[in-house]
Amino acid sequence: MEAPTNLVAQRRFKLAELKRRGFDPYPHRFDFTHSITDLRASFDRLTGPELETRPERVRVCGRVMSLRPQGKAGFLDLSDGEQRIQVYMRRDKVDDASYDLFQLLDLGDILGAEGVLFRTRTNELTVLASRLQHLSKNLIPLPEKWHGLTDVETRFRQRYVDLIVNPEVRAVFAKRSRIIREIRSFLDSRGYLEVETPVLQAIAGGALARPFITHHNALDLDLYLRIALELYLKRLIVGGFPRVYELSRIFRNEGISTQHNPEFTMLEFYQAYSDFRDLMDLTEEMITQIVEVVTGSRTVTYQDQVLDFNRWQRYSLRDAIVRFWPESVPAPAGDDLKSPERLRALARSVNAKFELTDGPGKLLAAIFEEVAEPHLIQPTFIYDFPTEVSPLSKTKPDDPETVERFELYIAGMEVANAYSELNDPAEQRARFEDQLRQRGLGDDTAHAMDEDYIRALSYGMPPTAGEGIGIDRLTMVLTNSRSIREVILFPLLRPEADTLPQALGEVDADK
RNA sequence: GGGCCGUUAGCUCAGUCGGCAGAGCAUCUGCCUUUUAAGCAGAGGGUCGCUGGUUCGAGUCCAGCACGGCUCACCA
Repeated sequence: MEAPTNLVAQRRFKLAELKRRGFDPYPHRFDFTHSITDLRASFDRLTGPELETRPERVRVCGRVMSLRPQGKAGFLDLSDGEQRIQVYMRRDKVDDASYDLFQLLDLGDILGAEGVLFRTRTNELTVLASRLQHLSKNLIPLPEKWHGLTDVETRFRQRYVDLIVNPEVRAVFAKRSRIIREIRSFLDSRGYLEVETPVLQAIAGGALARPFITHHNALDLDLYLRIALELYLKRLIVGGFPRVYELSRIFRNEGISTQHNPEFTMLEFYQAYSDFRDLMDLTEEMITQIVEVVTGSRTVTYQDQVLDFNRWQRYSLRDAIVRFWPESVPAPAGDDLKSPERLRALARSVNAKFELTDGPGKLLAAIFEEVAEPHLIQPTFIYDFPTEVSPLSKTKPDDPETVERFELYIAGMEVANAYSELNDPAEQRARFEDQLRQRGLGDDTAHAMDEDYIRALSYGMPPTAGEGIGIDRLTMVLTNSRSIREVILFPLLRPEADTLPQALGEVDADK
């Protein structure tokens, strides 16, 4: 049979040839002595003469990333995803089966190699193979070795390929895992209990956002995917756990952008007998520690900025508006940030978007987002938010229009949101009712009434502070990623066109 | 959802004024026992995203559609 020209068909041909010669194309295991990363850690420092004096016999396995045949010998590179090791095969050092296998190898195959370590003339640490074992077949050719895979759509749809050929992508997700591990360790060491609460909820509460709707068949019940972790975690504070956290996925039925994916990962933690000031200090400590552990420094380059986590800033929302007010527009005077008429005029003057039904709180928030948010590059806490946009927060003792709440901004992105939790059930009911009025005015992100939550508060919830941290955005900052899709393994994309089954059929068709 | 941009070989990309579909890597054949973007000689490989239109002739011009990127809107 002639070798076919189509690349996939060529590889299927080689797979059949492997079978024909008695190789198991998909064996069950390989008994390795070192991962490639471990191997390098152990032997990178040994010289050629040292390796000759004390011969080291190893079995390693990984994906063939480079093949350099050279007559009756040849080199190949095996990768474990992180590191590579060179393997040298020569006719007079291996058995016939291993030699045949080498002739049939393709880039991308998974291979096991046994042999002794040595250094080549160019001083490269190398396994001199005595035996090669085929472990799995690559049927779809990998992207090119030099330019790699750059097509963004393919990188996201086939993240597995992205991870095989782009080590820096792998590094991003290793960092993400490290961030999450540090968060858990930080909270665990402070007496927090990690808990899991429902994803499927009859009332999607705890945030101002539109939910996804789903359906339970047996109960014939429409349910929502959660938009926040908040309300169930506070029920647990009522239940007597003084410190709880959940680090998990939430879902918001909103647009997709470089900073938004419909499902994203949120950390929420709640601490009884504390207020939002305690969490400001805690957040500064936690994030500084994560930054240092994950990046090795307290200064981080993000795009063309240097973020300095030695110098955290704190402004009230009103101060931030005044401080970052554009020079070209007349600045607000003393009481301007209080009257709805003046606020509307100011919002118009800076092109902030608002509805005519918006009260002073919403107007203030809209002005803040337009005027100040883009300037909040360095780690900055903004505190004292309008009650109108904070239906679950406790008001300040001397000002019912303002709540004890802060948001953390880094690189112009909102990364965290925290407040002293409102625990007065009567006031909570009134706030929900106000939200229902806003919903009636057309705001479909306004909060729904949650009677069970009010009932829980009625049993008595200790004074509590709670916070949410957007893990994806924090990861963006620490991996210098411009798009949230770069830090989510499988970001949401429209389904692939119907060309996929054909491509697969080509691969699957057995012979 | 709006605006702008993109889609050509497995991958990365050229393709002039509308006139035979190109390169590098990868693949295949031959040679090559310390190479490493190995080398030398030769060869094969295309639904130019899809559907229409204009034209003697369309990868190229026009329209619609699909998918993606950036951006605006929405949000965290």
